[in-house]
Amino acid sequence: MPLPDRQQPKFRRRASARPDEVLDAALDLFIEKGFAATRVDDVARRAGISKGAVYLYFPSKVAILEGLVRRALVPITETADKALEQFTGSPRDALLMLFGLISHRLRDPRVLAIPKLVIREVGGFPELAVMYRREVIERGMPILIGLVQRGIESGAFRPVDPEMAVRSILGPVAMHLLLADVFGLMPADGLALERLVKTHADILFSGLLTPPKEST
Amino acid sequence: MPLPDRQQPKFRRRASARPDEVLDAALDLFIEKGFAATRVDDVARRAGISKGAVYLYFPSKVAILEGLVRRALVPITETADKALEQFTGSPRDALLMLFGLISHRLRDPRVLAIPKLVIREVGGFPELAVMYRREVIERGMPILIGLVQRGIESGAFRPVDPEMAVRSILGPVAMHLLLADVFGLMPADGLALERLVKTHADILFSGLLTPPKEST
Amino acid sequence: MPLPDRQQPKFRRRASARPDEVLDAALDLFIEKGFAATRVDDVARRAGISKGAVYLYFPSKVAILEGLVRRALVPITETADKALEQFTGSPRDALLMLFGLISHRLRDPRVLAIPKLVIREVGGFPELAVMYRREVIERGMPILIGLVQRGIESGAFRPVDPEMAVRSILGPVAMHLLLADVFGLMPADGLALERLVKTHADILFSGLLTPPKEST
Amino acid sequence: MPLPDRQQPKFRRRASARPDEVLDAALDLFIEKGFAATRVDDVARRAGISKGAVYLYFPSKVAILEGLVRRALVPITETADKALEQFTGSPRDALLMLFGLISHRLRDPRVLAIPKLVIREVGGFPELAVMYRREVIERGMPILIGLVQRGIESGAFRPVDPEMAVRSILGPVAMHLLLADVFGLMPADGLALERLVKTHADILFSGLLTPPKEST
DNA sequence: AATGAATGAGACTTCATTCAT
DNA sequence: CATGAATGAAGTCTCATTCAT
Repeated sequence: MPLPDRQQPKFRRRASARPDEVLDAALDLFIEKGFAATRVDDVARRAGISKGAVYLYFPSKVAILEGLVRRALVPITETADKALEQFTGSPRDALLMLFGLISHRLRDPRVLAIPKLVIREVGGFPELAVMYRREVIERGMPILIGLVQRGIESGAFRPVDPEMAVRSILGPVAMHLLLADVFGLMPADGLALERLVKTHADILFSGLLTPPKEST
Repeated sequence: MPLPDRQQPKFRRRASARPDEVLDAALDLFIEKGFAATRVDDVARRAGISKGAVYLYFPSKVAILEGLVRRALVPITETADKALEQFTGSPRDALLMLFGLISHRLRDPRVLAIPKLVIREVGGFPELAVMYRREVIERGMPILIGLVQRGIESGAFRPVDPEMAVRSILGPVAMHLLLADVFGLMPADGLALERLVKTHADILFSGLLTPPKEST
Repeated sequence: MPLPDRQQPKFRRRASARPDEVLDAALDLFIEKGFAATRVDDVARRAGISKGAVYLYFPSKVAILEGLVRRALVPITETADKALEQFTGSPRDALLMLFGLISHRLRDPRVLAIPKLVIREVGGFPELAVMYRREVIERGMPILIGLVQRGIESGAFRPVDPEMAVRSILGPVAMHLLLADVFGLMPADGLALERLVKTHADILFSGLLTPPKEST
Repeated sequence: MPLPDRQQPKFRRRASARPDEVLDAALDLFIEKGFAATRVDDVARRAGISKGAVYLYFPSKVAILEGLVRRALVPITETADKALEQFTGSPRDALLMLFGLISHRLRDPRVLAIPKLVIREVGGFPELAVMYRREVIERGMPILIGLVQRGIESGAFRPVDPEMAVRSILGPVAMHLLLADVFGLMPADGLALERLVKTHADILFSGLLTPPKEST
């Protein structure tokens, strides 16, 4: 009688990290196939639990999506707050540091995934947009706008429309990621974020035009 | 020869216009609620026909989505080709003209809707990305890259990475639309595309930094 | 090639009596197994249609239950209204006619089924009780109470509490049906409604007690 | 002799009382929401124990229902047996006493609840009907039938069908409770059981009709 | 003895698609 | 051509029951 049948216990026991495991699984799948096309059962299976167990932690499918965004929001908010204090050098250096920060953060696919998910699903769940806007955008934009403004006041930056300038500052990064991710349009050398940042900072600071020949 | 049955097409917009009416209806709904959340019956109803009739023109629901993108691609391609020839002035003016063109085109919500739809649904239907990329991106990017390159060669532009520079050129516009549309984050004065373009062109050409005091 | 495969057309065509067929099927099953234990699929199958088709006629499972009660209410209401006019004879005869009417109606199992269903499911769907009460009870009780009252005023009936007397009048019939139907407690000779009515009318009119010896 | 461990059973109503507490909780909930709509977890929670513990005392959900009915049956049986001996006065007084007994017992909602529950759930669990019929009805009915029969034989009651007469005796009470409980149709003065019993006894004994003028 | 996390069958409901008319 | 009744597969969510702890 050789230990009848006990190899794989039918019931795994708590991990207490379960909700996070569910979110991890859901994130993968939502990104891969979209929210609507992902079945709760898929999420469960990838999390290694049963369909029913998912509902132990999240009352509905949307709740998973919300949980996902909410979880991603915390570190962003914290980062933003810390970044605020650190924006102490010259405006130029502050922007450079910001690019470094963003590049670094967005290199983690699970971080990048959240805004992509929000952009994609926001049509169906407007509260997602509200949440994201309140926590991320309305927290980050003033910081940047203020930075530009102080740059202008201090004479470091030329007088531009600060609100719109922020689009010029961040837009290229956003577009780069969009092109790479949505359309698979990558430069030959991979994501090439450094190249982007370098080129963009160059253009941003010095302009695209060759400066008019001076003196002589 | 009185062309028996076709005098007043006003009252009977028959056959040939139907597929387009279906696409129009679908576009509205896909934008509003997303592809998955839109029922074929909704599309039919908005197009003023029966559910069954939709299947007379499109073999499946995805076929509608594809048809939608395909239809939007033709004029873009044509526009791009024409634009190519017209990019004859100085590189600077060419870019300005491009911004004017883009601003004008994207002001039509039904034009803007297509890329938004593609971005949103591309995860579920990769062939959409391929189609869009082939028809739009890989046709437009070389034009822009070439433009930058020629600008550099002619000495009008400073020597930058042309491939990345294109992100700096278009990205801010993309980000502006994204913020406005996805997150409802509009400037107080509406879409303010002119303001954006003006500011962005200014930064793009002259840089953000105050030029160093020259000579004296 | 002998008529490839066409024996049983997959799609039956409308009968326009469909909703009623669904209600018939549902009534059987709800009575037999209760509302909760009956699957929509069972109803569909018994009605000879697909599960999905049920939802063509009723937006939800409860809607079927409501439809069932509503359908049963119409004839009852009409009957009650007609009966009202016909209560013209002596109060005694009016009651006898009433018993005849009730006996006759309740002999139809599909009529009897509705109050049984209401009694059973009312806990879960209070609106059912409201509906039934408003349409049946509050329409029928005043008629009976009025009848008793007029009987008393005319001197035909002894002075009793009319409201409670109605319980004495109808209660035995209700109990009889309850015993027979719920507990299978039938007299040896079947439902024996006539015997019940006869005995009950006798007791009701003349009392149970032997009248005290008069005269002498 | 300090009875070591049982001085204050107030604080530890252990083990032996548990099944009863489960039944109490279940009774409340089954009445309130029906058997099917009550979750085992609800029962457990109301009983103050865990869901798993319920299964320590009852092997399944139906077993709780059965246990409920079974528990209610014992005192009824005992009462009936005792009542049998006490039915010694005149048949008239015996009936009056019976009404008193019933009125008193049914005033306890937890007693009234059982037959209501049986009536409601009997369709789904026929064994319930069998149980109830065997323990309650087939034990009580003969007593009543016998009572009527002896009344007739002794000349106190007029010669009526005893089996049906029992419906006339008990039916009004049943109907009264049904109306009040299922349809919320109460007299203005509450349950008014006394008024019912008084009126009913009056009609039952003396009949509804005014006795024909005697003598002359 | 007791817990409660976990399972998994199954319920209701939706909707793309088909096809008799 | 056109309709819309009908299908049936699939998806979300519930809950009785089990069992490791």
